[in-house]
Amino acid sequence: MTTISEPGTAGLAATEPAPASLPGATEEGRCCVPSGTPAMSADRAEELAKQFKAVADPNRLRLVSLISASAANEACVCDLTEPLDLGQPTVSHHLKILVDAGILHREKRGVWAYYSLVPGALNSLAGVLIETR
Amino acid sequence: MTTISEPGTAGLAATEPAPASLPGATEEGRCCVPSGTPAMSADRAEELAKQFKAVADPNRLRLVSLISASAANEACVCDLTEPLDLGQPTVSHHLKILVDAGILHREKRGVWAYYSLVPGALNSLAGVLIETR
DNA sequence: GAAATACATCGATGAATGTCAATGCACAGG
DNA sequence: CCTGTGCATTGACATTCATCGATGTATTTC
Repeated sequence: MTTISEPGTAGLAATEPAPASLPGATEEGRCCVPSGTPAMSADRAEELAKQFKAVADPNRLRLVSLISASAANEACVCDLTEPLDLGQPTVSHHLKILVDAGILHREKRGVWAYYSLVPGALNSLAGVLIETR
Repeated sequence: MTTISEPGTAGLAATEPAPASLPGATEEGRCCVPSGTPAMSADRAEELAKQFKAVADPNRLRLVSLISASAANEACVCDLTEPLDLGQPTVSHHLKILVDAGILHREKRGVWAYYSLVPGALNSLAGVLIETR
């Protein structure tokens, strides 16, 4: 289980060390100063994009909603296919994406697979957005 | 802490009125109670997914990061193409997606187009995630 | 062991998406 | 008016993605 998001939450603002060298980019007449401040690193952007992608699907949003609104904060696949009007393989596929992104937790009990929210996952994602307001 | 969300807060939890009629779905032996609580409506899910999709791309995340970290909290396209190592049409395309999602604001001044964050947009998106922790 | 159930995985297909080169458009300067 | 600059739009292409049917796997029940 390595699905915990990185501590040290950094917003969308600058996070990584500066590229520090922009060869030949100072003599042209520019519209506004490039601000020198480095952007988020490409790696960090890729990592965050994967998590946001997991949530950026209407059916996966409804899955998370269903699970979080469920009685014991968990739900099995059989209870999720009907409300979404999707086939069982499709629901399983979406759930896997959410698990791989560290948003959902999967626990097999008997024949059933129970999915629940990973405690701090959504909060962590939200933090990325908030610190950039 | 059974703080089940009541109508009022609108996170990923239930938001829309219940479908109220599930013909023939009560007699089968189920693994867990379907919880009766309605999920987020399909329309709302679609709307939110569009916003998350806009942020769920590494280059667009870096764009938002660059703009938010910029001097006057705004940037023109010419300053965004180089750090991302993308062509100008591609950057324009990404910026349009962010504008259409209501995350960025576009203002044309002279020959340049200045992009800035829409004040509450990211906070609002973050709120959707937080209220579902 | 055989049958049934709940779920995952595989393979295929149509749709959506990211990227670029080429082009168009608006504005500024000569 | 003509030229150059900054940006948007178009069309094309390759990749990714969402969905489904078919099949595989694990577990319970008989």
